[in-house]
Amino acid sequence: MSKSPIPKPTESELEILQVLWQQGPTTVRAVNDELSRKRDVGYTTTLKLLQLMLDKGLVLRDDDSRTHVYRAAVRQEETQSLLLDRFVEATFGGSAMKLVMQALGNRRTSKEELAQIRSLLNDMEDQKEGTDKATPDELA
Amino acid sequence: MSKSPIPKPTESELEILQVLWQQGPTTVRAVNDELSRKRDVGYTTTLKLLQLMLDKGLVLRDDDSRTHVYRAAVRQEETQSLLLDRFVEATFGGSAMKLVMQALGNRRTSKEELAQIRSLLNDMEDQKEGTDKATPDELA
DNA sequence: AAATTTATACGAAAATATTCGTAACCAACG
DNA sequence: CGTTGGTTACGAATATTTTCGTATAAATTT
Repeated sequence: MSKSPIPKPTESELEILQVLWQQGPTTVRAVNDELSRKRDVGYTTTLKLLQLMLDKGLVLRDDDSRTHVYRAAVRQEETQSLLLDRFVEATFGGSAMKLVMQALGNRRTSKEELAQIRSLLNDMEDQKEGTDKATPDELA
Repeated sequence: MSKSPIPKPTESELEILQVLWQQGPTTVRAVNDELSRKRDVGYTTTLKLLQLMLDKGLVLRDDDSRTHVYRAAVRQEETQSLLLDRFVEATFGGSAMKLVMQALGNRRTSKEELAQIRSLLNDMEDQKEGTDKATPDELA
């Protein structure tokens, strides 16, 4: 299998990926409408961005009909992981721990969420115990 | 008192801040030496960057002696928090939970670290149940 | 069928971020 | 002194990212 030489998406590209991940295959118009809900952005700007992303391999395009339909070519979790790695490195000197502590400490987190994290911790410790079973739970 | 209109540091600026946070007040030469350990970077590049950062208010400078000494003007945790917020927003659509789950799930985390997080979780739950004026714990 | 609306393509301006060359300065040394 | 070496200042070239204007074409409306 070919390893991705797909580049890190820029800030704006990521914004678009979010839309595509959330809405699935989408027209330029729809993407632009969605982006416009947050900030002011021209239609051709969004179009150009999508075209650039197509070149980079970040999105795919169905151009059967006149109005093209774009969809993400990279998976959400994979991309988030990649960006997370870079971010942890750049901002927290590589320490995911510090990031987690601060992410948890600095904001209101609901009891349910805390419980969920606790559950994840349990799973992880179980795995460490070497009692090789421990079905990996699907979370969130 | 003036609240900070201090801008978000760029990638390169953050790299420099890391050095300053770690080493305290530092000369351009020393910063550059440190940066050079990781990648190839010219002396005047580092100098220019520090000068720009001075303009932006990201660093302070002691220019009593001929060789100036720079130090961070923004606190590490504060800056990390700011960047974390933006990152969570941009990459995880605002869900810190998802970020934490992925940060924990995607890498090997030692038992000690897990315990530390668990401890943090306990503290947070205590705070949720406890009287409204819980003493803010110093962590990490 | 002409006018209007809605698309894409694409060059290029505008805005940011990064890098470096060069001049000028000062201090230490011979 | 004058030379060498280390320093700051700063303009400007590069590189990257973002934005938009304009041309063109297809569909829709009148």
